[in-house]
Amino acid sequence: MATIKQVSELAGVSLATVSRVINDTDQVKPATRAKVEDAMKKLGYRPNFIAQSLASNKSNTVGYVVPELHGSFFGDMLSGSERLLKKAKKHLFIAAGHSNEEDEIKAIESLLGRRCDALILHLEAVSNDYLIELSKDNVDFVVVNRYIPEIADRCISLDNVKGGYIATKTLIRYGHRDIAYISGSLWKSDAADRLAGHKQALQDANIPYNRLRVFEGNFQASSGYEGMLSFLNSGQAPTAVACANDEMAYGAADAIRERGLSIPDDISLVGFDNIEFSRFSHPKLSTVDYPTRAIGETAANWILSRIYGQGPFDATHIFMPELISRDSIAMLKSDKA
Amino acid sequence: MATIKQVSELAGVSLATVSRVINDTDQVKPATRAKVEDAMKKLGYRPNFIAQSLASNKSNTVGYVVPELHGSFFGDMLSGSERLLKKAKKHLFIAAGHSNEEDEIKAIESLLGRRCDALILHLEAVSNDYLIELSKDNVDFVVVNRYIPEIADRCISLDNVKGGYIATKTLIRYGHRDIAYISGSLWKSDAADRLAGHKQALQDANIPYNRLRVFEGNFQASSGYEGMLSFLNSGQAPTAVACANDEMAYGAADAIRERGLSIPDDISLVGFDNIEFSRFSHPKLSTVDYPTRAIGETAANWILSRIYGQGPFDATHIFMPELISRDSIAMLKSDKA
DNA sequence: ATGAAAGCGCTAACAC
DNA sequence: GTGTTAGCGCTTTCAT
Repeated sequence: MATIKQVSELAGVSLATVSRVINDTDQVKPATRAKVEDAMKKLGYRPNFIAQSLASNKSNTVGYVVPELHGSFFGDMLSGSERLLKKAKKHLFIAAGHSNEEDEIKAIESLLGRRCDALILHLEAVSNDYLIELSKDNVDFVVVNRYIPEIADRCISLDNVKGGYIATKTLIRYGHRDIAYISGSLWKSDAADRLAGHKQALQDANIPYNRLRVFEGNFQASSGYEGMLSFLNSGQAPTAVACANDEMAYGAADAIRERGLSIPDDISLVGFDNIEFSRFSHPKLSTVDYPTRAIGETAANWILSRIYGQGPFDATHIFMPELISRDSIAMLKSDKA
Repeated sequence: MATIKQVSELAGVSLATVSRVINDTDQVKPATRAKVEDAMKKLGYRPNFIAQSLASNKSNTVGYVVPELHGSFFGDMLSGSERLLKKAKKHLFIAAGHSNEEDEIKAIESLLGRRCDALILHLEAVSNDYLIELSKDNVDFVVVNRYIPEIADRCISLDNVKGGYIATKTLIRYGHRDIAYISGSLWKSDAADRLAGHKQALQDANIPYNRLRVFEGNFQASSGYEGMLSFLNSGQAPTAVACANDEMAYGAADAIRERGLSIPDDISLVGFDNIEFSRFSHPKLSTVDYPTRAIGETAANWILSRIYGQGPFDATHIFMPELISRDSIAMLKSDKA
């Protein structure tokens, strides 16, 4: 691997000059520049990013911790950030936190050890306190998908409570009163928030809360299936069910059909997240939109503007969810009322 | 940020000793080790990965170029690699190639500049020749999802021709002869291979190839929709359609239903990839399984064994596709025969 | 078992 | 406009 030194020798100039043409930092005489560029080409020179970072004390890379790499949800979010960052010539270093505290902290440490200029943190297990401490620690980061009052300006999130609320509220508007809920793992703040919204909507409509109508799944389709089964086997099937994400809604739909029941005629269904797929499913799923891409972009812009001093300064940090109305919710049939 | 030097001073030992305890490389007297670890804790020391890499000339990180970050396909593959690499304490640096040559090459250069110990390359635009050159260039890499005879030992792929073949073959077994095909962008080798397999199956069954029964989509659901529409509008609807991926199959399904037609009673459908979702769709999609996770894992193992000298040495490089039989294919109804 | 010292490849003052 | 030089934080011989 050719070094800057070899280039400088071949070109007959000093190290500094080569560095100048690489970084396009100072004025360099065109003729000199040409000589250097020639030499670089001849040697197949490729800047050593590692050395650059060490010497300049910045890496031009931002670290991103996601819960998982698989599935489309996080990829979509990452993609939003990546496109913006790339435009600004910043790189993205991705690490997975695997939804457990040890790995999440390791991931953060590792990104910091790499001297990432800033971090985007999508965490599930780590405590708010840890993050609050981190913020005092002179490390630049944004938190995504979590709202922490003490560091609100660093948090970019969707109002999950409201999302849970409008999902159930919509079902209620369609006349439903026996509404079951399939939740995500409740130790995750977004799952808990969505459920809270559901309860609130019930309460606002004077529908008594029945804990047997809540199933704690894990955000995976199979748990939606199980959850639905448990409702179906309870003697009286609910007329509608709200799910904490689209995946589980599809699992639930599967169980409903297995019973020979139809969606939405027999049971109405509402999801959450609005994954790509939900526009093409059958029936098309009514669901709460999670602005994945926009949140990813906002996170990138936060960093671009605060840390690198470029790009727009987005003021919006809390996104308001909207219900995407499609074909999985129907008016409650009167014979069931 | 504390440095090794500060640690050494606080602990009253030399730089070298601190380095030893960090890397657990040489023997260090327990008492000394304790002093050092104490000092590290007190200072909140965190090894500077950048400096380590520069000094040791290895980064313990493998670079991974994917076409895109969004969608679930690449995420699943990455996830397979990540889990194995993580176990071996290697890190993953992910870059997106965005399906165009410039970005793909930039991504590779950038990963090399970071002194990644090895690369996993999932490319679409770059030529085989470029990769063959690269292999002579003393850089360690595996190619995923592409088969290049000259560097076959570095290629991990699915036999896409065979995949296309069995999809169509299955349709033929079910009595279909008017089989349409919705392809991916044909400049992508996997799309071209799958189509080739389709044609071969037709030929083997003495079904004349009709170019009007092939629509070139782009692997996105919406193009499947369009493609299906074009077949539907052609005067005579095909009795079955094979799609080059599941997403497009869902787009096609949407178009079929819009016409009031049913799957599989009126039109049979077969997909490709077997995305997570296809187990939960309605009807459940029959499709060719793409072993995403296994391929990701094999790529990781390739690197682990060849470059880092650890982990199993997988000999299998070409995966054989299987058809997952579900509910979207039906026997051709005799009145249509 | 531990220390001294020479780099790793580059940037960033500072001279000229 | 270009060269000199001192680091950046660490690993790694080579001594001791």
